[in-house]
Amino acid sequence: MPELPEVETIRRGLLPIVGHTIVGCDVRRRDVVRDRTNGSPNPRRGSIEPSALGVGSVVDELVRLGKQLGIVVRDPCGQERVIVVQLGMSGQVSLVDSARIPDAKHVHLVWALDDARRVCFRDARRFGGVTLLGSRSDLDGFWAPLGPDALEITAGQLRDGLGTSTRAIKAALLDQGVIAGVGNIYADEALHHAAINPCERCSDLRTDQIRALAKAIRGVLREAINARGSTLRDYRDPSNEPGEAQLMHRVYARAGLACLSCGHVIEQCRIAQRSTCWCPVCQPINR
DNA sequence: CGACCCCTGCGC
DNA sequence: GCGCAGGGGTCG
Repeated sequence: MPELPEVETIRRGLLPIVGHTIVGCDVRRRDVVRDRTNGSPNPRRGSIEPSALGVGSVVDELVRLGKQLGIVVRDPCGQERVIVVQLGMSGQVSLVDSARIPDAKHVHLVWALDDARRVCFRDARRFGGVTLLGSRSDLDGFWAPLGPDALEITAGQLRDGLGTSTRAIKAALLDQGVIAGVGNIYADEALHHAAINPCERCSDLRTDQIRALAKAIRGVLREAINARGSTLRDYRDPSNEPGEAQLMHRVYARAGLACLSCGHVIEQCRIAQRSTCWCPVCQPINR
């Protein structure tokens, strides 16, 4: 579900918890947690240390790279830990006050704050989860495989990430190692804005097209954040409010409809196992 | 690289 | 019932 704009909207919606102490964590489904606080490469078996979940710590900072959210916490000894949240397709994070009982289905984790509010992690499909890191510096290593954050990607970074690959540009945009934060919706939208065919080989893109694409990615994501993310079905911000960025989609999920720019019928195909929509007139293959 | 799998829910 | 869905890891 969530791509960069949705995760950034969640990050902003959670900012009110900064400075508050986590007093408890109810782990309702253990298998959504990957505990790496013991330094071993593989998730540890057995019970999860409450401290690894942030219990007894103050929330210091909320950071984001691409589609991942990092909740940085600090315990009374000054030890920093990070709870990395990945939402997968159906993940949600909500901030509820004490009166609300988080009894919805598929709520897997519930953190209790010192002021009785709760932070809930919900994920029906369980493609998402949280990873517990033992120190702030571990976050750099954990995020090392990710490419530059899509919100601020430069044309040079995008060119370097695409390299001389012959795969379709759409597939490359979905590769978080090339650029972090673009998913199926905003890949299609950015390609349409940049007038690039999603099947175009990366190696066939001209420099001016890569420049246009980097700009389109930044612009599409910025506007989507301003609209507080796209709600197709599940997505809600931490206050349970839907976003409105779906109203701005120009090609995504519009196969068979008229292009909003030129009126031609929007086509659909599959690239990298994901449905892909584009306008054959606005987005011609290079010749 | 692409193919396949993970999982639940929803619309047809 | 079946196919599809905003993600991503692993395999060959």
